[in-house]
Amino acid sequence: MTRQKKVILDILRSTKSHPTADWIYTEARKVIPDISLGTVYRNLNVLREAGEILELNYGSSYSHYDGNPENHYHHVCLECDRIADVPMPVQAELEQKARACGCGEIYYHRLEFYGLCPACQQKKDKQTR
Amino acid sequence: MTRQKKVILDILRSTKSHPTADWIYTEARKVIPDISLGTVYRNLNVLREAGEILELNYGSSYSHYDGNPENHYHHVCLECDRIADVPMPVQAELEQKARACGCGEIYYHRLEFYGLCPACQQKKDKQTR
DNA sequence: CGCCTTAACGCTAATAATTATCAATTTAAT
DNA sequence: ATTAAATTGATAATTATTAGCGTTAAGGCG
Repeated sequence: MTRQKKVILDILRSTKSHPTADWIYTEARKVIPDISLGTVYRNLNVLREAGEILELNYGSSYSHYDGNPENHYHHVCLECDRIADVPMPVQAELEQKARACGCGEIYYHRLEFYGLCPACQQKKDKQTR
Repeated sequence: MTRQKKVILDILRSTKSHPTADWIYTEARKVIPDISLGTVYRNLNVLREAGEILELNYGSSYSHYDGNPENHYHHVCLECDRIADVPMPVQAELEQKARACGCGEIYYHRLEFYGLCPACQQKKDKQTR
């Protein structure tokens, strides 16, 4: 566990946002000014493979990372691309239903809701009023 | 509706696989030998915006496309990246539950199951036996 | 049917996120 | 403290996708 890796993991663990590699890079440089972007990517991949973090890619062209490796659901804003946690319990019965379809083995599932985040929803309300 | 666009849509509608832009390009060239890859991408974007097809990006670095624009669920093989439809009904109550969490407006949701496709599952069985 | 406007095409170059390379440095085990 | 192995920073390479642009084809109207 190098200093760089620890800083990257700390940054991810201490935010509820779901940042991109570039945002993490910016934050990491505040602690280790000469850390390189390659190191950020390298450690994000190592951490993902170790199951310490999640990589999310919902539509947008770059990956987002999540410091919470427990399965949970997300809401993606179609307007501003914000990703937010959806605090509802994991629905284990979904996997049972899917297994009944005989599509092979299932280790885990992911569920995303697409729409407008509260901020963009309000913005749109004002426009159409 | 140009010939190119129609061919691309036909290719997508006539396969149950969830091909990449490059695979579609290869198929399209069998019909229009001098079609360009840019045209494939351009039309895939147009068709997606028109709601005629779905763009899927689950983990892998390139997008997959789905000729069936109706919401449905997928199974992604972690071994061979194969994407298969999961023929289970859309669970509308998921959106109700998510709305109750107050994360903003929800237009639709997506659900993916990750594991092993039947082929890779069998391959692994043989190895460990 | 042929003109004509507009949208779409093929081609090539550009973008941009991510990965690979590699000498130099750090880690941590002995 | 020594040392082998792993990781770093810096840079170049890769690769999926998009943008620019002169040319071509669609399809509506006379």
